[in-house]
Parts: sequence; C-alpha cells; structure tokens
Amino acid sequence: MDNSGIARVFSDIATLLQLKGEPVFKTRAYQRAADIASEYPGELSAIADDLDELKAIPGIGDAIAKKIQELSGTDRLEYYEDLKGEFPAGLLSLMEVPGIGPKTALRASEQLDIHTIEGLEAAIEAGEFEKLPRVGHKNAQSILRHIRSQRRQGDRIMLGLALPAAETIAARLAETCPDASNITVAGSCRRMRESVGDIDLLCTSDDPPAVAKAFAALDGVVDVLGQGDTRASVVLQSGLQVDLRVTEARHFGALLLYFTGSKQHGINLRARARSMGLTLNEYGLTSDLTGELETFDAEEGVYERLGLPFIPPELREDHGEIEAAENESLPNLLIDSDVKGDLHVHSDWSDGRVPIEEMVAAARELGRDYVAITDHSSGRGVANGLSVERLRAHNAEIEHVEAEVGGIRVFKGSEVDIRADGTLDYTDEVLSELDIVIASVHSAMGQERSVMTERVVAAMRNPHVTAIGHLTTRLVFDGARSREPVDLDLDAVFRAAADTGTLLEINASPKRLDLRDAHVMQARKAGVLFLINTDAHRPSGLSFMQYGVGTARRGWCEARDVINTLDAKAFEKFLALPKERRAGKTAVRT
DNA sequence: GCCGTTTTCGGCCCGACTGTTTTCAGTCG
Repeated sequence: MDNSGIARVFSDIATLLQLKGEPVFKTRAYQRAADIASEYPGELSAIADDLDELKAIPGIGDAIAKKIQELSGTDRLEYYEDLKGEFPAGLLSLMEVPGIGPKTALRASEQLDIHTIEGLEAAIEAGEFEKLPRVGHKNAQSILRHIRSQRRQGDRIMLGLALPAAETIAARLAETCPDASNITVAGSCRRMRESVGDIDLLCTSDDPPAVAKAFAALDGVVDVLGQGDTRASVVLQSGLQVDLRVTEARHFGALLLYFTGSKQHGINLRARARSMGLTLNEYGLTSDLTGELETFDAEEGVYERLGLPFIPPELREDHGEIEAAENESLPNLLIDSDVKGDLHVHSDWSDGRVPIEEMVAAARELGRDYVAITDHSSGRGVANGLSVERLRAHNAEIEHVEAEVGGIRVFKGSEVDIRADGTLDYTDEVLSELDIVIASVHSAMGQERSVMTERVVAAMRNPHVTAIGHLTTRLVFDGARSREPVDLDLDAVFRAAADTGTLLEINASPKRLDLRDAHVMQARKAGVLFLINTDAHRPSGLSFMQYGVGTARRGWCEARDVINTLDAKAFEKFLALPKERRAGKTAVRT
C-alpha cells in the first residue's frame, strides 16, 4: 500500500476512535501518523521491513509502526477492519461533509438509516434530517449548500488558481474597506502548498466587526457561510471558500502565526510555549504566572519570545524546523529574485502559442538574464515535435532572436523525449549542437518500476543531457483531472542524478510542480542539484517561477542548490564543465 | 498512542461561531 493509502487508513482510525469516545490523545496520535504518512518522502512500504527505521520517524511508535508493516505486507489491517465493523457502513463518508461531525453522522446513520452523501441530500430535502437533535433547519440547509459546493469544486484547489484568486479578493477588500490594513494571505497558500482546501485571509482594523461585515458583502461573494465579530467565511463564484480573520494591529503577529499553520507547527510552538510557562493563542502569549497578555505586531516577535529565529512559512510543516531553528541550522532559503534564468520554454515551433521572439522578449521583461528555448523533439509523445532539419532551423532562429531582442542570453535547447527503451529522439551528434537538453518522459508511462527507472537512468548517462524534465510526470488536481506519478525507484534515480551530474528540474508549472516538495527534500539530501523552470507555453506562463521557487523552499533549498540562480556568465561556465564535474556542491561555485 | 538533559509514568494546544438551547453541544480551524 502506498503512503496516501496508509494515511487514509490512519485518518479513518482516528475518526472511528473519536466516535468510540477513546481519549483524544490516542485519536490525535493516529491523525498525526496520517499526516506523517502523506508527507513522507519516499514510500513507507520500502522501509517497512525495518521496525527501528519506522520508529525513528518522530510520531511513529511501536504500535503504529507495526500497523504500517501489516499494511505494507498485506494491504489490509486487522485492527482497522474490526474497528470499521463496529459502526454502520458509510459513516466516514458522511463526515467528509463540512458541518457533519461524529455525533451527527452517527445519529443520521442510526436514526435515519443514512449511509451515503446522496441519501443525506435526499433526507435534507425531505425535511427529515433537520429533526435530528441539535440540527434544525438552518444547519440542515447549510450542510446542503456544502454538499453542492463540494460537488462543484472537489476537495482541494491547486495553488496556481488559489493564489491569484486570493490576491484578487484581497485587493477588492483593500479597495472597499480603507479601514482594513495589513491584508495578508495566510494558511497553506502562504506556505506554498501545491494545493489548498480554502483561502485564509487576515487583516487588522480598529473596527473588526465592520470589516467582517464589509467582507461578507464584497463583489463576487455568492454565499456567506458564517460571520462574526472577528471573522467571516464566504464562498466565491468559483466555488472557492475564503475565510477572513480581523484583529487589532497589536495582535497581528500572533494571528498571522496562528493562521499560517501548519496545524502541527502551531501545536509544537504551543507546546514549547507551555514548557516556558506561557500560553500561546492567536492574541499573543499569556504568562501562566501573572496572567498578563504579551502582544506582537509581527511574527518575528513571537518566535523571538520563544527563543527562536524567524521560521519561513514554507518550512512550517513539522519537518524538524523547530529543532533546526534551535540549533541555528535553518537553511538560508532561496528567494524569487535569486533565479536568473529559465531553461525550459516552448514556442509555436512546437506546442507553444507564440513565436520565439515573443517568449524571449517576455522573459527579458521579467528581468531574466537568460532563457533557453526548448521546443519538443520529434518523438511520438508530443505534437509538432521538431525534425532534425527543423531543429537546426530552430537553432538559427534562436541566434537571430538573441541578436534581435538583445539584453538577454538565449540558449539553444530542446525538450527531448526519453523513449520507452531509454534512448533519446536525437542522436548524440545532433544533441551536441545544443546548449541545453531537457530530457523528459511523455509516453509509455505505465512501465513497471525497474523498467522505468532504468529508462530514466539511461537518459542521465547521456553526456549531452543537462537535466531531466518533470521527472515523475504527475499532474496536480486542477479541478478537472490529475495524473499519478510514474513508478520510479526514486532513491536510485537521485543517486544516478548526483553521480552523473544530471540536474533535476523543479517544473514550476502549477499543474505539475514536479519534482514535488518532498522529492526535492529527498533529492537534495542525495546531493542532487536543480533547475527551476517554468515550462511556459505562452508569455504568461513565464511568471509561474514563483511556484517553483515555493516548492524548492519547501524542500529546504538554498540558492546554491539551484543552478539557474547563477548569473549568465557563471551558468555558461557551469555548462562548459564535463558532466561528471557538475556533480556535487563543490563543483558549482568555483 | 507517543514521548522523555526535569519524567519509562503522566503528561499531551486553543478559541470562535452557530443554532439550539435555557446553559451549551457540536463543529471547525
């Protein structure tokens, strides 16, 4: 069973134990185990043979480690099956509807014989559901709205849609409500997670209730899910849910910290506060001794009071960031402006939308020092790939455009297909005429692990291949579709990348983000160096870079881990090195 | 169920909103 399956089982166990009335700390332990499983880089099943290695993961103890072993071996867990047997069927699916918790789900199931979302919907429409204790008409109608909006939107929305939407609604609030200051996007958007469940917006005001009220009345709001003195929760036309919290300026630091999350990072910080005789909440730190509340207008102050340096939002995932902060060993994360070039860009020569010249001009406009035009090769996988003749004409056109546009170095490149057998679409002789070769898988994605691994590693051994593009080919759920990653032995691939001096791309396109954050972390530890590329097919796509940088930051990358933070001159020097000398961190900045 | 330079036992994070109630349970983040 894969990590997401294991996470699902533990999450269900947590819910069922809660229903049974088990101590909250037990249910919390399982929920934490679920979070750990879903975030774990690499497959847990791969280390399941070694109980000690499992137990070395913080939050995994003896009992849960053994359950991971059982799940890895048999795809089944006796304990889980028994637990499920104690409850009516369909109970867990009911609880996926916002507004339905354990109590209500159990009553609906036992008293009304409801076991599916559709059954629930019918019972609400028939007026039966609202007769349950502590439900009532308004609750029932609110739940019905949630069912319908969830059906519209799916579970999560990709960051590339959420962040622009968040910025738009923030701007609208600023316009309508001059009284609102410090309007800030928080939550998983601020942590740059690849997809988010909803948008958290924070601001400060001398009159919070007025701002909450104005927010609920904003243009584009189609439904108000709740509204109080310090917060409001609305649904936009797109189906996206936005939660606003308002506070006085003196509480802003604690509020931002609190609602940036992650949940587990917050829990760890509050536990740390407790051990110092303090209570941390969204208003500040309260002394247990004097009962006095200390407030902070910025996050830095809260961290400082807890004896820690500022921890960037992308690191707040309970991946050892608090320990690193204590030891003053936090990474010096790369920032957007560190990125100097974009080495994976398409034009209308293959499947891009505009001529090379327009892409290059747009890249220069964004302040890039260099760019590579990497249209597709002639392989089967992709439409309108370049034959050898067209590739040579493409090379000539790139030289022409470089001279014509000026002020930006333009590299001759190709995104060349890695064929099913591991060979490439162009011969070595043709590849040697290029500055940049991004080798990618676009076909035969169903190959079994050993074949796919050898296929990618074979491409890495080619001396002309600069980097592997979007390694796993997975697609983030974009509201319509997603795609599972190909089956790869990532340990072997990362080792081979480091050994051969092949760079791995962090594809910044929000629907790809491939490598994903956990893989970046794993690859970086294996000594891999990266490129962050947009894979832009039109000028607007060139600004996806921020999502790639966010992903790299979530993988604890510094500028030195990412080769396209070099300026054009240093980057060319890097390219001039034979591949084997591009490996390892020492080769880079010399 | 997990965890430990204060502990192998006894701790383990905090508050707001809603609707249904007559003082608060349920849910959420």
